Amino acid sequence: MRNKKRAVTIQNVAKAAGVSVSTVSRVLNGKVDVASDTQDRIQKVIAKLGYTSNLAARSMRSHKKNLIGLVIPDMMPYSVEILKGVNRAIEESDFDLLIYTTGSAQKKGTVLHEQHYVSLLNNSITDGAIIVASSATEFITDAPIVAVDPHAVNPNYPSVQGMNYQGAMEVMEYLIGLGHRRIGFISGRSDISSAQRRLKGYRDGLMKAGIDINEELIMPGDFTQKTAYKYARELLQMDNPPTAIFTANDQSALSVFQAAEELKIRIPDDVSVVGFDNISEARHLGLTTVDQFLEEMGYISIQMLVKLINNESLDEEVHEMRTKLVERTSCRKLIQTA
Amino acid sequence: MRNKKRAVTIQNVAKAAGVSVSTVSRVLNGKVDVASDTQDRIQKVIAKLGYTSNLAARSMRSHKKNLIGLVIPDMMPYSVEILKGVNRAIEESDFDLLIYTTGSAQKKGTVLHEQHYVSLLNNSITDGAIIVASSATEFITDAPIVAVDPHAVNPNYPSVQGMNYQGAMEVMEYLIGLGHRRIGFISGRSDISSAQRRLKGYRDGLMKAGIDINEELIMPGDFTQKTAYKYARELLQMDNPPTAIFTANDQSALSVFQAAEELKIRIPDDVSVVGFDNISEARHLGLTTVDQFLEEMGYISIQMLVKLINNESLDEEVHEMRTKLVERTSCRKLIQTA
DNA sequence: TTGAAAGCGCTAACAG
DNA sequence: CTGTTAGCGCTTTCAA
Repeated sequence: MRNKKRAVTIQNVAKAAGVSVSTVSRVLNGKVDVASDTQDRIQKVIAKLGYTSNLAARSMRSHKKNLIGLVIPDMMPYSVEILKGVNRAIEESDFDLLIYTTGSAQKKGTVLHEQHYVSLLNNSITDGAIIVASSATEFITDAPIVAVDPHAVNPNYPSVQGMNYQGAMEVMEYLIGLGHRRIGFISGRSDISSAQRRLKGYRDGLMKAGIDINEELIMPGDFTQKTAYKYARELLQMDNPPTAIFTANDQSALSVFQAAEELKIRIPDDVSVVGFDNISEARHLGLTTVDQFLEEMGYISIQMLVKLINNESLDEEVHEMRTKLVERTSCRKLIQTA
Repeated sequence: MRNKKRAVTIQNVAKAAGVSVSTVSRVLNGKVDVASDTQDRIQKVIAKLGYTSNLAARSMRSHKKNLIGLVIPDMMPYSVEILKGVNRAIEESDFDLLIYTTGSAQKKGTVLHEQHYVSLLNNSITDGAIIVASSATEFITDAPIVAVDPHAVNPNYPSVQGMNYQGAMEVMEYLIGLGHRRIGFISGRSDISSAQRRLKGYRDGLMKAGIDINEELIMPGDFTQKTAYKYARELLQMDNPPTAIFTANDQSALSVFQAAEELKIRIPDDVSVVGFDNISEARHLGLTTVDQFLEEMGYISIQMLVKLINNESLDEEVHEMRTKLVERTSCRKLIQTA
């Protein structure tokens, strides 16, 4: 059943072709100075033996690997969206993609381990790496890295971030434009800069419109549905509930619907809900989200990284994406109750 | 911005700690026979220098890498579902995960390249590999592999497959039980064994119930929404349209709804639709699918692979999953039109 | 145009 | 308990 044939090495190929390993290595790397008949012979042997050069050995000697690494914390919808964009960019490039995920939960998300993963990839088999949602502010690495949506406020490396503050401001302008005055907010993780900026956008949006900030309407949160659900209920059950709710991410917005459904509140008429981010799960429920947000971050990150690998300069070191929330989506009132 | 520090090697650590490389290697690999103060000193140096062992070099010498490889063709919903299950299993194991995707479209899906990717991972940095939707019937590899949903009918290696035939039979029994007699079918790619078996289940399901097979109701397909859409329209526009439609995958079932909507046919009352597979996109539209199908395949595949890596024997070499379509989901008539 | 030999960073005997 | 040594499979001088 399982093929326990010992993997074929460059030595085997050399012997079978009656040449030295260095000659095989030459044809492998497309060097020109090899007699064309020798070349043919070697190619045939390679094909017959099903030889593939050992990644580890090759990476150790040469420096071009045609491989981009990606470090993600998990396979949750958030990461998967980014992955899609990364994949799209990879398909347009010459590189292949190697995604690294840790199994063990206690290893996730610590600065030390992020450094570890980056080293693991970048100092050996990879030409550069993308790191998603990292907390580290600095990396020691041979090859370039680009961070997507880093937690740190002032990362010390190139990164792609959404325009969280502007996006949030636009959401507020939109909701206020609809006539809403009591707008609830469900926060994201307060240790993460994107969440902080979204909250700031909420506050400043109100201030700009000359509306007093009502701290009771600002709920904590951590980007999870579970927590958001709890606070959504609180908001909806207030004596004087908000007429609109803005959540720091779309997962949380889902919870608002869930809570509303259980409380028999009809969302389309009573509350406007807008969630940040763009997870397909949310989109499929008809949630208003920032169109293509995460996917595009992934896409752009690869393009930046490829530039760095090729030693081209970046237009801007920190690429801030426009969320274009209001322009791209209709921010319409929301939606069926599943 | 970018940290161009040369990566620190085991040599640097050894020198800084005033010991030999082998001693460093020993503490790195948790060998016991090292004086505890030496150990401490080395650990401190490692921490200070931010040393991470070179994956490539390490893989080349030792044989335990604690890394499982996964080869997938793309990041489409189908693959992503499997990924989720794989990730879940990885989290319960000691292994980390390395996912390999090739960028270039022309490289995808050929037997030669599948072998290439497997070699790339398995003969160097990985303890074993999962290969998704492979066409190859055999692999030359040092380390074990497990295939998820292979295209080949009789793969020469351990694999996880859905019970496509039984599942399809159950769908047919269910639909016939509802009183349907004219049941349409939209096929999957005819070169793929799972599609063939689903079609066979459709046919045999009818035969078993003593219903004549009407070839007009059997449409071709290729698992894509575009093609399915075309044939869904054909089915729905027949003079005597089917009262139910069974599609070889859930993506195709989505197309039936799309077509129905455009033709102003109300699905819930007029047609029952059941799609094979389990893509969350479909689930969110309320489509009846085989619950947890793909996710579970991914999950099981890792468990099998880990057993193989540890030289334990598999219960069955080919693990056929029960789809449990009828039991797990209600196969209820379907659903809102977005 | 080809081969021999050095060495990438690491681990695993083998000595001490 | 620790250091010395020999490669893993490959690429890359340097000679021939």
